[in-house]
Amino acid sequence: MDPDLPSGPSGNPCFSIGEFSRITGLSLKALRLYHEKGLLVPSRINRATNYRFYAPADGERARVITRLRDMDFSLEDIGEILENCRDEADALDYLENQKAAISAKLARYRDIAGSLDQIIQKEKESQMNIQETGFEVEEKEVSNLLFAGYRFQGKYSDCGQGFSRVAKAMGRYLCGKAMCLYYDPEYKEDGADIEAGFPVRKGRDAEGISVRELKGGACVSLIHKGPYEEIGRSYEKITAYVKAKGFRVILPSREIYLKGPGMILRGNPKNYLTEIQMMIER
Amino acid sequence: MDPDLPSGPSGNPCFSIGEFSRITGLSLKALRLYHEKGLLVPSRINRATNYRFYAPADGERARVITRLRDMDFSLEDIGEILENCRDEADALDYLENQKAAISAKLARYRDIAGSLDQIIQKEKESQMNIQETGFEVEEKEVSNLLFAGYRFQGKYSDCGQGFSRVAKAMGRYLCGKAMCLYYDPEYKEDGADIEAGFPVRKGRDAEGISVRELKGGACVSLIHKGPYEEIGRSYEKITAYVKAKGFRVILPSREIYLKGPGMILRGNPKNYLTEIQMMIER
DNA sequence: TTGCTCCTCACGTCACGTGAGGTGGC
DNA sequence: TTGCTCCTCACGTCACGTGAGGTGGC
Repeated sequence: MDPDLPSGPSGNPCFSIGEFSRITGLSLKALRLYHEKGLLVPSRINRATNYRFYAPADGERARVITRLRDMDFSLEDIGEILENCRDEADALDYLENQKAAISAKLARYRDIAGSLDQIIQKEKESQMNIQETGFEVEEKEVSNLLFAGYRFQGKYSDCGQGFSRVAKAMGRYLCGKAMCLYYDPEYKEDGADIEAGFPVRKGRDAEGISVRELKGGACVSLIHKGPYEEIGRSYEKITAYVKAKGFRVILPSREIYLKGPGMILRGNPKNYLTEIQMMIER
Repeated sequence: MDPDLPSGPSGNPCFSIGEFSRITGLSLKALRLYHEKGLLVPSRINRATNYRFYAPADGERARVITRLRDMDFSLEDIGEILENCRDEADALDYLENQKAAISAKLARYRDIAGSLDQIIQKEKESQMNIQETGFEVEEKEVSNLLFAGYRFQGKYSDCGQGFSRVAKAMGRYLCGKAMCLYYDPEYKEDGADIEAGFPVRKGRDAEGISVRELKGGACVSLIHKGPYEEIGRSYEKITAYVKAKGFRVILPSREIYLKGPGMILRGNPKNYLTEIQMMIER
């Protein structure tokens, strides 16, 4: 009998690479690779044909490799562990390093998942708002609103810094779209009295930021569609409406940035949506 | 003036690849790759030298790419998003798919981190135990212990199934090393009356598993070092001690598997540690 | 002329997957 | 002879990193 051939049903069993692949769940290519890397050398090799034959004992080693690979160890690490460690105590360094590596990835993916969730949710909320309106002036009631704002003198384009300041200070208490309050009775290009901020769930005054409840009530509202530079037209429209109806406006007026540049993409300014709200007394 | 060269301080600014790399934080190689893939084509290329020149507007696109890459999007996805999406609303499908992919990775890494923690902690506990003993018989007190066990008639090697049965049923309530209780007064190779199980934090009887408190008290203890097949020698030693002292033994006796084959590696049976405890009345 | 920056190949990474082309045993 | 299994290259993946070897502007 050729000693390089697998033994028959009477001898001790020996598996071809195909059989061993089915037993271990490792692919043919993986088995050949592990052989080449010296991780899992078949217990017998036919010199003439280079056929690989695996003994049951190789199965034990294969399971160890599989378990380590399932825990995301590199083949290099696996090779070292198989060579140097009889024990899990021997492998403690490897295990702890791996734990640290995995924890780092975990933290990263948690961050990413958080960002994605935030963006997705924001987007879904916006889609609601868009359907509600026909871009005409309307009268409505708004409820009270806890607001965190940073007030300054300047122009509209300075709001960005105000937003990031408030966002940084309030963090996870933010619960709505960015808003601005305009305290001037007339339109001002520069040196306007503006408060930039966000609705919040809770929070306290801090570093120039004021947190308090904005009173709700009756208001006239108009959603401006298009780039911010063209918002003047919408102000004309809403002001004309207020005058025609003889309402008295209560300052500050509000701008709510329903849709602007996104967290990733800038978007098309033609599609930006800004709601103008003027609180009124009838 | 050559229109292919960057404009001087008076014209609109234009950056060499090195400058643009410093501005964006993207490596030279990355910038060249993004160019090749069409993700970020420099706004001007000198035909004679193939030097790349980037305009400030390219910086905006670079930031978008960076943000997407930070969220682990593939370059292929990034290319598609840049091409098809002006808006985050347009990219919603991509974002949700990515969220799903990230969540899957998160779940996997959480599992791995859990396994690693478990193995590491187990190993550290074992190291404590090892130092405590000189492998001699000693008398000590043990406290009460909530135990979940599966009782059967058979031989020692059948315990494995008992352990996995109990482990499966009790899951995260397990809180200690595998144990066996031996109810026979004398040693039996086969048909022994054995209960295999684990200490638990809490739990109820279920599917052949009994959960109850084992009474603590005085006992004699011996840690057996070596393969289980040789445990007979340690039994002789501890029995001789008990007889010499005239203690009465209260059945069942206990075996605690301080160190055996690990979750990954089989370990060296010569280093296995098994504690034998016999409860006594003095 | 010397540094510095830029260019284009080309190979390496990591753990395999996927053919191509050929052989051996039933 | 026909299928099936096995073999050895060799190339592809993914997002770059790292030279090698050469050019262009100050």
